[in-house]
Amino acid sequence: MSSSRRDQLIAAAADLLDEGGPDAVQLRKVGSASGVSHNAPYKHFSSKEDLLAALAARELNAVCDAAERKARAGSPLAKTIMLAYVRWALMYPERFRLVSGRWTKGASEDIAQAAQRWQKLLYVAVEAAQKADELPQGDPERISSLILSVAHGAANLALSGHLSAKGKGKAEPSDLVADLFSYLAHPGG
Amino acid sequence: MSSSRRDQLIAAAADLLDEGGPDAVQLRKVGSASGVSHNAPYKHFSSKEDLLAALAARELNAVCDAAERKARAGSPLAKTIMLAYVRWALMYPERFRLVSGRWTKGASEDIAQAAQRWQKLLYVAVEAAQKADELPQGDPERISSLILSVAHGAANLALSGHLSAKGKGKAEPSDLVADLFSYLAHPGG
DNA sequence: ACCTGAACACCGTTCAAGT
DNA sequence: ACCTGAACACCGTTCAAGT
Repeated sequence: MSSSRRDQLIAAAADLLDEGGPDAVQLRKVGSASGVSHNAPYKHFSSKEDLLAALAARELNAVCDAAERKARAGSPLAKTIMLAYVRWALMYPERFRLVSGRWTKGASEDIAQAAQRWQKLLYVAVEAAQKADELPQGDPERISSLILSVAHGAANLALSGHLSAKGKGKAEPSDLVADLFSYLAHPGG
Repeated sequence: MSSSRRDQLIAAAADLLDEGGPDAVQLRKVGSASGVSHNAPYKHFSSKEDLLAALAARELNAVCDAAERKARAGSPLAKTIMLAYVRWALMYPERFRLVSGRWTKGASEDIAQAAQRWQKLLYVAVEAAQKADELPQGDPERISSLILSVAHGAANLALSGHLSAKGKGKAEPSDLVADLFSYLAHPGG
């Protein structure tokens, strides 16, 4: 499964994506970068969108893998996981945008599955933090969504330059995530 | 200034955007919807991106206008402003995505200006809320960024279907914004 | 200054054919 | 099953010319 050629095409697409966004992922270039003709990709993906969806699913699963590895190493902290997430988003802006972009419904079952896996991971970490009294009680899913929203939004704002990067108000996405955990942890601001 | 034809083209672009996203904003259609030829837009905008940038700036300024109108009517509440923002985002997903999308640096001075106006508006509202003890003390800009992040991220997650829409964990973006204000207001969760 | 119609360039996609 | 080369369709953009 997942033939080497298929993986090769996805890897080529990832490189092109990082360099110039989705528009730069031209099937002709994906092909030539993989040593095949410009339309060989159609034997592995039904369309460009299908290729991008496969890439997005791969990326999100990689994020999950990293988080799980960290969790097994003994630090299943929700905060740690989210900080790693925003770090990834800033390191690979285009992949982050792709993963969180719009997907025509049904376009990718894999991506929906990866997203669910990712949410589940955070959910479990939030539950653990609640037991350790590091997060307030209340529906873990709701708190997960709040945390994920901040991480997502902060990364997006930073990437579009809408986060003041200078002066005393300066805040990196990681700072904002940390702020949220701080407010949630110690009441009283 | 802002000739009627120019506005007409932007309006046509907005309609097309709402219907099918940026790819659906085809200059040929923008032209024909405005009763001019397919390349008449080039007399008003240097490129498709320039047209989209003008549209984005118009939209964000409209959001600011609405918020200012509300503020003058006597409710300059940070929370109210943000709830209106997410409502707008869900009502016009494509405009929201466009505004918060990536802009090649220097592509639009107008859009950067509108973004700054928007942030300033929120900043002032946050300061007011702090004085009323409805928000914790601390750098207003930093708190503004946190609030904006949640609104942004929650709207994005909802639009990409990554927000659990069922079960007890169900949360609308407006719920998450309200949650944040609640956590910030009363310590203790 | 604003507009038109023809043309070009590029890229996603399809097709017919090869092994 | 996987690949190739030619061709088509579409759309952003440019050009020469009109008023």
